[in-house]
Amino acid sequence: MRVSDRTVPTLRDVANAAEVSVGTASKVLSGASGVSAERARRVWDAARRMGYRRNGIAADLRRGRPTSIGLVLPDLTNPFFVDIARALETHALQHGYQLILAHAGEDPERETERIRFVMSRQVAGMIVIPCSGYQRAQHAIAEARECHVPLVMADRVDDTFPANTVTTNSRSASAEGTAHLIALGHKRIAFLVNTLKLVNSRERAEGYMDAMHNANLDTYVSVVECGMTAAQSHAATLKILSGSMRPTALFTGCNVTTLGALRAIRDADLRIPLDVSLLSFDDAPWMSVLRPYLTSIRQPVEAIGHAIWQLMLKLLSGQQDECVHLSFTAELLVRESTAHAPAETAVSG
Amino acid sequence: MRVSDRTVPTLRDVANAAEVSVGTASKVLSGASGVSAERARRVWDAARRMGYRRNGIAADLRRGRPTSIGLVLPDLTNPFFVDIARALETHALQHGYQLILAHAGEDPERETERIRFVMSRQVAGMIVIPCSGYQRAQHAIAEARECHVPLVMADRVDDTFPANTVTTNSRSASAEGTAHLIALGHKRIAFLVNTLKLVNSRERAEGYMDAMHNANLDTYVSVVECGMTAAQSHAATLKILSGSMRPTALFTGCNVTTLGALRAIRDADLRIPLDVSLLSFDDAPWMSVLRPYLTSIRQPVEAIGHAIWQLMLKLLSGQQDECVHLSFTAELLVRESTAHAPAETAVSG
DNA sequence: CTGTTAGCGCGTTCAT
DNA sequence: ATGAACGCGCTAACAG
Repeated sequence: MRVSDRTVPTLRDVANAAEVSVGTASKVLSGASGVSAERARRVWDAARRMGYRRNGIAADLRRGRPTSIGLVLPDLTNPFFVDIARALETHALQHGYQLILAHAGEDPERETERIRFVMSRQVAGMIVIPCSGYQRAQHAIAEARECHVPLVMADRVDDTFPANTVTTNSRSASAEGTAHLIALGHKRIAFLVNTLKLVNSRERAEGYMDAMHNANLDTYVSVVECGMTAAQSHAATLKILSGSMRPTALFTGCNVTTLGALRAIRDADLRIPLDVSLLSFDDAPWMSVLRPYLTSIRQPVEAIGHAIWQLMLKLLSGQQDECVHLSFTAELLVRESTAHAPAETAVSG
Repeated sequence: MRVSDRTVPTLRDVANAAEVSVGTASKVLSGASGVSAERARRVWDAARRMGYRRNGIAADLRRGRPTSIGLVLPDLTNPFFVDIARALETHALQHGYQLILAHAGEDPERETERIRFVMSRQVAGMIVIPCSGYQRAQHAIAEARECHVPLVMADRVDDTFPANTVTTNSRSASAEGTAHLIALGHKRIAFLVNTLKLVNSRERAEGYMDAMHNANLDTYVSVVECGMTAAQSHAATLKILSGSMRPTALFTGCNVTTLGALRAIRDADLRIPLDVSLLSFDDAPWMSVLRPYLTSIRQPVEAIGHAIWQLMLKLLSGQQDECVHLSFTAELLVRESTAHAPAETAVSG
């Protein structure tokens, strides 16, 4: 008989040791009232002495009212998602909910797996930022809906999705950013996007095209799909920069893409904004250390996180039946990485 | 009678609908063998039709053998921790374990709360990188030990801690980095550290002092505690750079500190490495886009993640009784942000 | 191969 | 105020 066989003390063990019934012990340890001070003390003592740890799983199971919320994120490397997670966790904790974080790593299969896992944990609600658009996640999402689990989806979804959604108005923000570039005299503006399979990325690309079209610059439109990783974006940008008729401005569709593009610009030995202007959709902490400071489009992360949580609360309390679609406005932060387009002669030289 | 009253189907419901016993249904749905193809198909059909979702919590409870591992992280903003999480999640999934991620946000109280939550979820094991050294987490950690839950601690711990630990040899790496600076002719080297309350930060500071001492530079030793956030590090660095006898080199103790210091250098309009050299303990993806590319000390993240998991596996299978202390060696990556110290006259001028 | 049954640890009636 | 007993959804052990 090994020492490790000594099983962890259960509620019954504590009750026995304190010489009270399990019912009484349960009341004391779950903080309910209606127990004499004397017996309550005995229970606490016994619990502490035996190193009792309440089995939250069993409690949830019995109560049938889970206390945790699942959050499935596509990529922890992206500060935007991390900020969302931080905001949500704070809100959840304040309302007595625990957040179960799951990480899909931009892998659709793993995402499905993670969603199923979270569901199997009997969460009270689920918040999902899908990793490959809802086309792929569709199946797992449908399962969640069938189980009547309150579901909020964010960021990489749009209003047509049959779930509660919280998004950023990517299209108009992107158009505004592009207009800013055009106003500076740029014509050859390339738009770098991770993948057009992602709804929000697609919207950003559309916003770019809207603005180009409005300025009669259709012939200059150049949307380049360059993959989900910084390494891929790096390679793609390198190719763009080395081609003839190099763009005078780059508009990167997200955080990660920006990172890769910057590496390429660095490798190509180009100066920002003298040789090429750069506008980034998505802000990130590290951008502030760059010289020049990057001009970027910032999504209102806190507001988005707050909205997601408020929506979830309503859903949890049953105050909300039909699907709601919330949209937020991103903000263009003009800083130092965008400047007037170089004169044509300078470019060709 | 509201529609939402319709309860989610349970294993028994499925069994009834498929006209088999719960035992049979359980076997089918948990992928066990020993059921005729015909009945198995009936069960699957019924399950699909009714939108059955297995209650993993109840299963774990009954089986008494949990399938999830808790991971408590101090800060998702720091790429180092995120990399660890990614590595661990991959390993865990490959071995049939699910990772429950919890985030302390560098807040000791929340950390305690999160550790308790993870414990209450009856995890098979727990991995924690403490947020304020083990002094503060001590209590929650002790609880974990009392419950005989396999525990691996990493990064911000040392060999004296009564738990399994996986660490980086911060002290020697830091000494090596400092020596590199000294070899370049630097004397006034300031060491910026988040807080000396963190063991690993303290070790890094000690390594710095070791090297300074070996070079008879004791009078130049300057260790500055500047807090956990980039904003605080920014402010501290600004003060250092504006003082008389400005250091010719800065050695930042971690990722976040580096970020703040860079902002300050930018604000002070100083050139790296002409005016000031910069060495960063911890590498990060965004450093590669800087001009100049930062010289840094890189911890072997993958190896560390792998080691943590291997240790956890041994613990889970009961092959490991006493505490193990693993240590890894960090690597100095000399790049462009460290150069020869400017001549004395140039500095004072 | 299949069905029956006894709990896993806990919260919650309902008597007392 | 207190304790006994039931069952949450599921698995495992056993009997057929």
